[in-house]
Amino acid sequence: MELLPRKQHCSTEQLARKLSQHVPLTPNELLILQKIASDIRPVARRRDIIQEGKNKQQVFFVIDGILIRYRILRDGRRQVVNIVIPGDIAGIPGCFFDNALYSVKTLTDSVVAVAPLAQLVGLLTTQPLLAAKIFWSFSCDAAIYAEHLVMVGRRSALERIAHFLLELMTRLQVVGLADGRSFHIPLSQEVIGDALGLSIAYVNRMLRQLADDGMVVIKDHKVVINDVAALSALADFEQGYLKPTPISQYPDPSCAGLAAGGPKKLRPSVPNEEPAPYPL
Amino acid sequence: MELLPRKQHCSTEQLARKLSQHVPLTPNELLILQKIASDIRPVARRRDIIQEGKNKQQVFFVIDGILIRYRILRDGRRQVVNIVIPGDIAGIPGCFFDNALYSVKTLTDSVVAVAPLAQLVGLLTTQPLLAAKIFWSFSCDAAIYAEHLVMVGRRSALERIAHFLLELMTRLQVVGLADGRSFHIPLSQEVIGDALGLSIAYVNRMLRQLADDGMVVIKDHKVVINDVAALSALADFEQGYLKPTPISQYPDPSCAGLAAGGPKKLRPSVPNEEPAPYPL
DNA sequence: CGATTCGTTGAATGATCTCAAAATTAGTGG
DNA sequence: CCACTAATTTTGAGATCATTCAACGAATCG
Repeated sequence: MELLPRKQHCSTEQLARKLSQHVPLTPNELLILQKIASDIRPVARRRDIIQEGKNKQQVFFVIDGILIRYRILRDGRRQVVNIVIPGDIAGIPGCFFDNALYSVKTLTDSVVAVAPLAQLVGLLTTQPLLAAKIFWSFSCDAAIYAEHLVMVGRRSALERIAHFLLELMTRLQVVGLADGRSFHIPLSQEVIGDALGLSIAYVNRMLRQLADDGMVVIKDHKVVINDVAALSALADFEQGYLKPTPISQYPDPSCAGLAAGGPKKLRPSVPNEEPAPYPL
Repeated sequence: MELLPRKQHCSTEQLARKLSQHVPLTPNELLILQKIASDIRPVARRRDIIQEGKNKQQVFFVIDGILIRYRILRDGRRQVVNIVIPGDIAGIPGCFFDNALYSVKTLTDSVVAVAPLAQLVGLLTTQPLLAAKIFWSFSCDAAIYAEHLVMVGRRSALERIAHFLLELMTRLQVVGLADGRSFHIPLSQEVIGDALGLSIAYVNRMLRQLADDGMVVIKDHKVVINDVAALSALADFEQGYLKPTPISQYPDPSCAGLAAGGPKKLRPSVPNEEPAPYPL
């Protein structure tokens, strides 16, 4: 298959890298992915590739660049729902709905591959296993959102910012776009504020505090975390939620055992004590 | 298959109802689901069925009762990540990780079906299409979390509470547990506060305000929304994100068309104007 | 009935926002 | 490469939303 130019091969490199975290991909699956993601296009920065309320039934494989997924609320305020980086698929899960729930905009000049959603859905019948692997990966994204919820709901502004930067760095590391303590993306204070539900002014003050404490410096579109340990402690950050267990580690029970076995009796119910786990 | 007692049949009724929203299930798939969810057990209220940091490799099909998924932070505060209702599967996506990310606790006496995670994962190979459908459903949950993020990040306390109640009602309606304006579950102000990142005292004040305005009354474990329209306007609530497009509506391109087609040329790049969508 | 849990309220405090304006930097066109 | 414009960062002061703490009444559980 060396007919595919190198450019092709690179297009799904980071996606494959991410998916393989969860589930090894077969060479054939890799090939199919590459074919689906073969309609490659550059996008200038500051462009919406998906607009809320419209439904183009397309998904975008992000090959290069940084994007944000966001919504503008009635009062004009913006909530950034997440930062989209290479290897991510944009348009999910918005494309599941009649209208896109969020807009997606490039922050930098980017390169994406466009595919009709139907092609991805088609995998359900033609390549159900691959489809399941992709959806498995999407499911894991829910964990990230849940973590954002905790971050925004129950943490101080300083902690939120710390956590935000650490998570972003960890995600970038997975796709090889960050080293152990820094990464290079243009992260304006406005974007940070819109992601964390904070005002620009306050983000600025907190960022300054982090800088004064020697923990983080943002300069020239580059974020350098000088003291990862201290920042992690401050943010109560543990990256476990970004690193799911590979599927392959599960013993495969091959539903055979399921066929037999009628209805089982209820176990005796559990007394109503306070802080005791359910004995299973 | 009338060998299965009625109790059996009911066990997956609400799950099937929810899954069928997205994708019709075949009778055979329904049967497999029922078999997986056949280990039915009652759980008294206020019990943890999943504890953060442990990994029992199990999933729980919620048949009856109300539960919460939550985490306790270092400082002792609690973040409720979501309300778990019949038809939901608890343990996802926590089970994807080495350790559960969240605990799940019953709010009321409940009934759940326990299944080894491996059995669900086994579907990937034995019933990949069913597995994909289930994971598709999980993916949609990400939309709900994203919406929570918007809710917590960019809304006033009053709006958050309004939105929270409306979403919960809508989700309950899907599984037939709420009528057009009310539902019956024991929702303490503490739970609401922990879900929305608000203090109990403030939840109380805002709830009182909603009551004084004649919009919502919570009494005797029953939530009655007197003016759904007004509350929806207040919360800027549109339930689209809870109602995904069924998969069946997509034209199935049957990846056949994919086989052909070499690399495509890059389209001309787009000039860097400000607020213009990407022309696709 | 006794013990928790849950709801209600007030006053003081604090975190974060808004508004406004200046200083700085980056981007654009000639 | 310069000049200009737009975008971003920085800073201050006052306003506000929401919290904390503390206390009490009401409801619920066993």
